[in-house]
Amino acid sequence: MTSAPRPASPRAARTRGVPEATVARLPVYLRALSALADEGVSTVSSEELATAAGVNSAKLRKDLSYLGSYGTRGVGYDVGYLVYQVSRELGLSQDWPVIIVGLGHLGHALANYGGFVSRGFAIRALVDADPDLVGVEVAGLEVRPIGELEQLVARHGIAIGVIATPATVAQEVCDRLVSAGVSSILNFAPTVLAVPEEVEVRKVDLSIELQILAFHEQRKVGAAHVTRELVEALPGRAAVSS
Amino acid sequence: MTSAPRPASPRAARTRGVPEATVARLPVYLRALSALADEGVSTVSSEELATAAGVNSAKLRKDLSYLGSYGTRGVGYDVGYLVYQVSRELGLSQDWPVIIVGLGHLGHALANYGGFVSRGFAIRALVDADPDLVGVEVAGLEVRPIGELEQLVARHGIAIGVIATPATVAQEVCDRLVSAGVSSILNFAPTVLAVPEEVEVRKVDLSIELQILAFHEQRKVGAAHVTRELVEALPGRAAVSS
DNA sequence: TAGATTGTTAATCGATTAACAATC
DNA sequence: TAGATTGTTAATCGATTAACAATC
Repeated sequence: MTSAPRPASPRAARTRGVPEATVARLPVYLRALSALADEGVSTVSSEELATAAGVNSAKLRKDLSYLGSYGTRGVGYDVGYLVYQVSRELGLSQDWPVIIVGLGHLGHALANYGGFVSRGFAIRALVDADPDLVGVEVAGLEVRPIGELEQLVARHGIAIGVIATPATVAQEVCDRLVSAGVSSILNFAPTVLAVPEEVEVRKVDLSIELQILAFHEQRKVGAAHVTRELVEALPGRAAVSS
Repeated sequence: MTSAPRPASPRAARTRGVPEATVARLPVYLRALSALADEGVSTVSSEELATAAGVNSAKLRKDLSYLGSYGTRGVGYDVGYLVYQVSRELGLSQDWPVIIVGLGHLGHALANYGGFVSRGFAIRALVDADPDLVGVEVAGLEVRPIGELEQLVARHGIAIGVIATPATVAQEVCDRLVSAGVSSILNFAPTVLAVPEEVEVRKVDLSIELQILAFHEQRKVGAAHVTRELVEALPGRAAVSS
């Protein structure tokens, strides 16, 4: 590495990377934009779009500014154009081939989930270790034996794997997916997966989400208690304003 | 309890609040701790537990320090005691009654998901708008008509609602849950829900997770391109170290 | 030109991390 | 006491937000 051809400023910004927090919100913006497009809305202000997406407008504008300057001052954003730009940034211009491993209740639900198929993804293979499930048709696709995992990944050029197996076999499945060439994994099994650092793992953990809710719920329920305890701990104090 | 209502330092810390990022990791620690307990491990260092949970040890210690000082310097943490403390902090000492609205593929999967039931939660009611589903038994519970939502919430003292309906009706379902007294909602429908600020909503959005993966996948695929472009843009340069 | 709204700056806030004193 | 490991400090990093100059 020597002198370095310094790239132009906006390119540099993109190269330096869109912040993770922003990336996580782009799909939300995209959904809101698609809804607006379906309603026939052609122009939207950052204020309106932010409301639809459930964020504040400063955050929205900052997020969009990482992609480029796609708005018009005094006017707003062209809905169709922004749909295109956000889709492109997210890599949804092409269809990503997906494999689902594990066709239990959850895998079954995922295979049938419209949102997967609708935009940017195509489920190309379903595999399961249970012989009773092999051969069954789910969402128009035949469930194949887990032994075919590698060849299915290769044949369909699959880059994204969805793990919907029991936790006990998730790491093994993950290892096989990775060595077959899958480099992005969506994990529904309640386990921490170990992967090489170039592999991206996202985790969806239903019981974790519930436990986070329980924490907040407890706080609400507890609030009355705590207040009462504090009041009782104050000798000669009649009440505390709430 | 006499004069000094001034809470001791750790209590004060707890009152000031556990950071959200920490709360989100506590369930992960709890799972790792439970696994260790099942293996008969009685003591664990922050280094070991951090590895099991997939975080670094400094973060783990900082997180645990918000709950109190439950470790022993030079020794580590007692697994059983820490399970108890983390569970208590998360509000899992009691069982939270849960209602699931929408018994399609996903709702069905959720009702049967072991992780929900296992610790701290009890699914008490299932409702659906589809007359064909009403009366069907799912996970040992009879699906009731959506019209009974309010009375089921009241009867079972339900505080946590899971929305697994189509996006089109999610807001309406949410409104009904909230006015029935539910104050924590786990939303699987791909919509932004509007709720009063005292209501906590968590969102699980399968297609958003996939889209985030697509973004990173695109970067990897694109990386070769970008590198090549840069190299070609450098006259007289042979190669760039990767 | 006047009004509207973006894109960006800079201040603030919260989360992460390395390092190490405290202490078992 | 010596070795080990926690709990905490402080530095750093990244994300959020209000405010406003740029500009349509």
